[in-house]
Amino acid sequence: MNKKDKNINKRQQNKANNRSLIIDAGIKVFLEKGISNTTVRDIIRKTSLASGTFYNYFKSKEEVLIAALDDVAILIGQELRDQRVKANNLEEFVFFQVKPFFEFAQDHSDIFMILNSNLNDVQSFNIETPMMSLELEYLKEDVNKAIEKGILPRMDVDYFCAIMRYVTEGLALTFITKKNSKSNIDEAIKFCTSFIVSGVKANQNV
Amino acid sequence: MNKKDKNINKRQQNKANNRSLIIDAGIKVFLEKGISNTTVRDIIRKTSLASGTFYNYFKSKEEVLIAALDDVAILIGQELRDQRVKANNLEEFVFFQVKPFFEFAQDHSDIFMILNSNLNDVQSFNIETPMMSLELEYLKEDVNKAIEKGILPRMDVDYFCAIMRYVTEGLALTFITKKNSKSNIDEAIKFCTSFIVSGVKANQNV
Amino acid sequence: MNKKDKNINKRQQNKANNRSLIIDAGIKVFLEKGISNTTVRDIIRKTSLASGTFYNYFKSKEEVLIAALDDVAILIGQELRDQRVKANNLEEFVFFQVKPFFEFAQDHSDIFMILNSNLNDVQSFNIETPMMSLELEYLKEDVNKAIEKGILPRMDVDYFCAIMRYVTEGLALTFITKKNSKSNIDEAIKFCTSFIVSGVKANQNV
Amino acid sequence: MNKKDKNINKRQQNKANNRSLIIDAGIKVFLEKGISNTTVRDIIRKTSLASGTFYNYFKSKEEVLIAALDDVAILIGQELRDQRVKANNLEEFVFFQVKPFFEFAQDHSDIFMILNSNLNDVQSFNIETPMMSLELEYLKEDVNKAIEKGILPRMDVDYFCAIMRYVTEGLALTFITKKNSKSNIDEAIKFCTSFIVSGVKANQNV
DNA sequence: GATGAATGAGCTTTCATTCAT
DNA sequence: CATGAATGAAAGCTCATTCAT
Repeated sequence: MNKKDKNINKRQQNKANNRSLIIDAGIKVFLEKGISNTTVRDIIRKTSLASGTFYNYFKSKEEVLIAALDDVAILIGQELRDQRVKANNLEEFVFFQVKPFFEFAQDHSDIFMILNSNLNDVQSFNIETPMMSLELEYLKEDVNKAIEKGILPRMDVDYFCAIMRYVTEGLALTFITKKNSKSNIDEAIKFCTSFIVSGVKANQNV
Repeated sequence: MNKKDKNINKRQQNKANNRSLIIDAGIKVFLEKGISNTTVRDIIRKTSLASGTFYNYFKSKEEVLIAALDDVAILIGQELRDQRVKANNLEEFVFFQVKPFFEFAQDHSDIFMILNSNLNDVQSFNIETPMMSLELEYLKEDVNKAIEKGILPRMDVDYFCAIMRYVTEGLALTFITKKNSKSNIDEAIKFCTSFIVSGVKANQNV
Repeated sequence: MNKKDKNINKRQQNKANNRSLIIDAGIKVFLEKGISNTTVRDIIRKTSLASGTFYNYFKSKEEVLIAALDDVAILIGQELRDQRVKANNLEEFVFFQVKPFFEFAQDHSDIFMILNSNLNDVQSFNIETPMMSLELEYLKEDVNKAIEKGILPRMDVDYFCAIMRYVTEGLALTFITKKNSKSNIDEAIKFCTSFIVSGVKANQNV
Repeated sequence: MNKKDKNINKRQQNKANNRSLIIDAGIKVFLEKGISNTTVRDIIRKTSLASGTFYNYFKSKEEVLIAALDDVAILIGQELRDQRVKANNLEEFVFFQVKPFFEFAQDHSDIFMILNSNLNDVQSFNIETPMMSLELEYLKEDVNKAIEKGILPRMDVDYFCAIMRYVTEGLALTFITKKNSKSNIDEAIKFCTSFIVSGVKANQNV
């Protein structure tokens, strides 16, 4: 490797590094102050970089958020969709949603907390997030298909999707904020799944 | 009624009217942009009033929000607490929470939507809201008492409260955003109650 | 006196009364906050009157100040001028200025303090005040005349006038702010006069 | 000097230059309108800079004033205190105060004029200024000590300090505003000193 | 590509003043 | 003439964004 190549390499490393610095700083500030109360200045102040440098990497704080979600949330959004089409029955359908969601919440709790506390802001720019993926349109479509196939029982799709979303999100949040974590993730997943399933079964005629 | 009284009356009417104009404008903007993205100017621009006039009525946008909640949210928060202590069993406990909450969501859907989308901001100034009341500390306390009395089954209180909160809020939101409202409120309440109750019963050993 | 006359009388009394209320309030606020930091609102808040009423009597806070000075300061300004032309020698010239000035400072200490602390502002609108009257142009003229007549010794007029002004004002201020007022006004006047006279005599050749 | 160094240098020069522009503009406006009537916008309007730029340098107009005083007023305040403790008799005590004060007034007449016209405002933020140093507390203390040591005659300390302050300030102001400056500074200092000294000597029994 | 000062739009807030009542 | 709400100009200040260096 000659000198020029080394320099180029160094530069690219530095570039990647600065990008990461900004994203990490962004996550911290988003958590502390919420998305809409965060300013570009807040983010850049948490780094050692100059304010102008920010704009070499991002156009706005929203782009920082999107970048923070990118690696993580996109993948998990896709996984949720991939998983649920493999389900053969109600139990599997629910479990295949709940399990990856809880794992995501545990492994990327910062991101999860930001999304959970700032749904309003997140919705205003159209990013695919797990929250969104669990939501209305995509899920509804798949649920309808599954009903047609006889995999899910006939029921009010809107309410079922709402249940899926809010129970899973709510319990996941409760799970990761529980300090006395004697409860482990498998139990939490099991409880969440079981709760939804039994609730649905007991109310099929609605 | 003499002339002076008429004058006073006209003025007071105008004052009350302007106050309402501002509150209504505030509700609209809060709904559109979220609380923290709303500026005083946004609100006043939605009225025909001058900027300075805003400060004759409110010190800040937060005061507008509080005024919008007043009468409504405060009372319903209290009612939720009053009702649940009257419950004699799980069904009643859940039903007594769900019913007034859905009714509030239906009757004051604007306020409900604002609260639902801006929980973060609402929490930062200490207002009693139904959301808050359904939440953590107060509810937990009452649930614990009810368990002691044998009214509620032994169960993980954190998860139960999470279920209560997220299922009720989520279904209420789904209920009021359903445009094709063939479903009526009583059915919605019944479904929500039944869902929670049967879920809890099927998972009592957790 | 018939009813109509009574009403008119009452109204005029009320009018005079409101005027006084505003002036008194103005003096208080000017003392507390200084002229330029005082707002019309500050003044009107100190009364029981409505803000609009202010403008039935005065166009601005400056007019309130002028009114506060009117009765008092104008007269004393005139007296200073009247007195000094009667002087037959240096001692009398100084004494005839110092005496009424100290008496004014004592009898109208509020006004005196306001003038003293806000010379800058007072100068910007052209009011005749004792401070101003002791000053430059008028005094200089009379001093020059007195020198021509042989009543005052030949000396630098600018410096003499400065001495007259600053010593008299400074000692008057010291006199009225001295809490342990064992010193009485006659002694203070005597000291001030004597100080100026002996200083001038010792430096006639300048 | 390489390119980077040049850049940095150019920027720092520009920064220093802008800072000076603002300070100079501030001094002008303070002189024209007085401190409390001056707004940040007044100052910035006197420059070619944008409003936001002001806040890159100063937090408030007061900081501009402090910056304008820096180096100059602080030092001279200290000098006044240092000098007077070296005095061996009344003449020296007075002379050691008057001389540096006149020199300061001559060399920094803008600053002197601002201080002189805005004592009220200057006092409200606690900056050491020569005016302050010539004033009440510090001076009084030193005068009392000097009397104990037999360096100054027994006399009313309040009146003596008032004389010191008002005569020196008043004559210094007169000196620098005299356009026909045939009078030189040494004569002015001599006159001022002599006036105070002879006045004090002639009135020792007060 | 990094820097950070300059910019100016836009926000919150106050206030003198007007004017319908 | 008294009232006090409405007005809008103008102040202080922040911030996203640009751009010379």
